[in-house]
Amino acid sequence: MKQGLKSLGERARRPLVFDQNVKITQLGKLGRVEEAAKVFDRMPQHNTVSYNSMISAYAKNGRVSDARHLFDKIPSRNLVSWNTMIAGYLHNERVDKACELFDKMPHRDVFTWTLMITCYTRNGELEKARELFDLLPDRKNRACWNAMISGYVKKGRFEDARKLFDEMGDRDLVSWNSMLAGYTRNGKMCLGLRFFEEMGERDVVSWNVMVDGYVEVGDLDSAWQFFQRIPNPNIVSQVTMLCGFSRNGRIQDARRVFDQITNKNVVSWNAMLAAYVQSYQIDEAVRLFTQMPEKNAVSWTTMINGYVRVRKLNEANKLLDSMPYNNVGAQTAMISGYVQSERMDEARQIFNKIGTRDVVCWNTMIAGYTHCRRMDEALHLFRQMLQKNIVSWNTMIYGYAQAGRMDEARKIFEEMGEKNIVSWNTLISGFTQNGLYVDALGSFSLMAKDGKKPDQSTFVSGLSSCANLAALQVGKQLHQIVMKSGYTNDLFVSNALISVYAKCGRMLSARYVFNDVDSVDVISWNSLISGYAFNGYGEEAVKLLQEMTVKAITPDQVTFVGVLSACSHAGLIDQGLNLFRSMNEEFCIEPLPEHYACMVDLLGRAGRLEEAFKLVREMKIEANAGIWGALLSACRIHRNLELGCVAAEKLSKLEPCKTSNYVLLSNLHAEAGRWDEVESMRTLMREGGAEKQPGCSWIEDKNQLHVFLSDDGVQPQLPDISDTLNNLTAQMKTCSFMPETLHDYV
DNA sequence: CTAGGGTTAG
Repeated sequence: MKQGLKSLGERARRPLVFDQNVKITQLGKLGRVEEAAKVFDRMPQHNTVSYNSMISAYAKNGRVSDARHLFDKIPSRNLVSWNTMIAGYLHNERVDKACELFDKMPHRDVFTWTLMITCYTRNGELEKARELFDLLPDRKNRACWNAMISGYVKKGRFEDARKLFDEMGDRDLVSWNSMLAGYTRNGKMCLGLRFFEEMGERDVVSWNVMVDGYVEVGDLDSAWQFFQRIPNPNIVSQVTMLCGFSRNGRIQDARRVFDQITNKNVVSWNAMLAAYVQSYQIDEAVRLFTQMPEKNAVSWTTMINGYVRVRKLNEANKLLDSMPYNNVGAQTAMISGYVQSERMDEARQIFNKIGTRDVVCWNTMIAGYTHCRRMDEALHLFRQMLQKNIVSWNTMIYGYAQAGRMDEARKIFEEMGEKNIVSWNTLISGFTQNGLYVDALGSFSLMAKDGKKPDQSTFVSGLSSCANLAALQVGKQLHQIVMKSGYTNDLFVSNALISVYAKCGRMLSARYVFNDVDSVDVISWNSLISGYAFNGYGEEAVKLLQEMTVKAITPDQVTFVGVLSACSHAGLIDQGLNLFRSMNEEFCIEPLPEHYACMVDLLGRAGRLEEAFKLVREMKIEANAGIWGALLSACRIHRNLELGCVAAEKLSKLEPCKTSNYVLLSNLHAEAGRWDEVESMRTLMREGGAEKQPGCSWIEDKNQLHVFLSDDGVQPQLPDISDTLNNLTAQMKTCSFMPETLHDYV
């Protein structure tokens, strides 16, 4: 009798437990985790499925530590419990924890394998994932294949994904959609469209992938057309389209899509909020933020970021203080706001308060210090980081490069493991910006050996190094690679190419590149003009200035430096004076010291020294070394000792260490026969701490760059070179080409 | 009850 009652009760209770387990699962999927927990707590009795359902509900809603806590309490765990917990870690970006559990599991099944393939690919360990995939027995199902294909797609290994897709026997819609995403993620929209049309069956995900692909490549018209053709668009379709409009500044259109969403969720609210934030409409953003029926961590982060963007840091901080929970994203946004305003102490205060910092947070703080040139503090933090990513390393390289500390930049670069294109570009442009052109070109070729293809940034750095070295052969080689890589239409690359040819005196080639650019800008014109100026084609440079004004391109300060120096080199005195006047009167450009230096040079070469001096005296700005230097060398040419002394006096204060100034003045004294002054110049030089900067030259031969420093003695062919030089000097003497007086201080 | 495809921020 007792026995019968018990079994009757059990039979009555079973469906109740079953129903409530289902309820927990449903609530979890709807994001109503609190209610799920209430149901779970009120249940008179739990079975393993109840535990598993609740673990899943926690994990799906970001509460991974609650999930783990429950997992540890299960009286009898089954395989599903383990799998659920691993999936929980995977979806909460804790791949390390997932792997830890995987290693401890007593048994594994096909669910476990599939989860682990995803774990490994997320971690970038594609080979490990593939190894596991290949080891799997015949029980391997479509989900395993799809996980592997999608892993390849997400890490940009399109070819591998396609190979697996072709090998796969019975593909389903998920396989097709994964592969379709492979096309659209790589911007291959034409091939993607063809693939889409080949699909026998499509669902709303297929359509959404297409819309997102068009949004990514900025083709909003196609995105919109596809969006409208979707048979049953869902909220993801709408949010994708909304973001497309928002990223292209079409806020009205974004709002229209948003208003059409009938079942708005927190993601769609966040997307609209981000749209206002990105277009700096902070008032609209605030209004939406207060209207939102539900907010999550993303909402708060977006709103704080909105205040940061419009530089309302106090408002941002107030909002951060009122945030009801910890959120590294929002705290990082705040740090980034302080960093942009160089308020490092306040940034550091926020940083110190954060309990668990993620990589982005550390990187933001380090970037702040590098931005403020506080490299030692940046390095200190960098060394404390336990989990660095490639951005952390690149930030350090960038910081040292900006601070002109290229030795340290190089050290960090060599210390890091896998480098990406940003790492290489940061190093190479660092070398270029710090005048280490040979190192820049050296790294350029090392990059190819590392298997990385140069992009616009690499080419610009490489080419501008060539321009500065006047390395024509290397420049031409880079030009070849530019054409092969398809960057001929890039404005920045083209401008750098123009500048290479211009600096190397190949004005025809420069012109050829210039003519090939679809729409040139003022920099293209400037490079061409200063090329003509530099190579002595004064009239050509002036003609170009007229041409560009006809084409309604407004010349800038750099244009006039080019044109005025062209006039000066070509002796176009009157034209130069007229242009100098028109620069201010017609084009409203205030003359810079560089322009005055050109004018002093122009008048000085023509022997109109008094006029030049008058111009300097009457300038509104302070004269710099370039201006006095131009005057001094003009005085040297025209032997005006008095004025020369005035210029030299100024220069000795502005550039006490520059030898060439002393040499000029000394030569001037020597020519006037004042040898006592020449002797006292030597003393002055030594006292002033002037040191002769070693002469430097270079030549290209057989694609090799040979650099010569005076007195370096390293050149193996030095005896030969000396012989040839002596020979040339002798020839010059017979042609009576020798300067009258030479004073050698070296 | 657990695995594979599409959306929001830093």
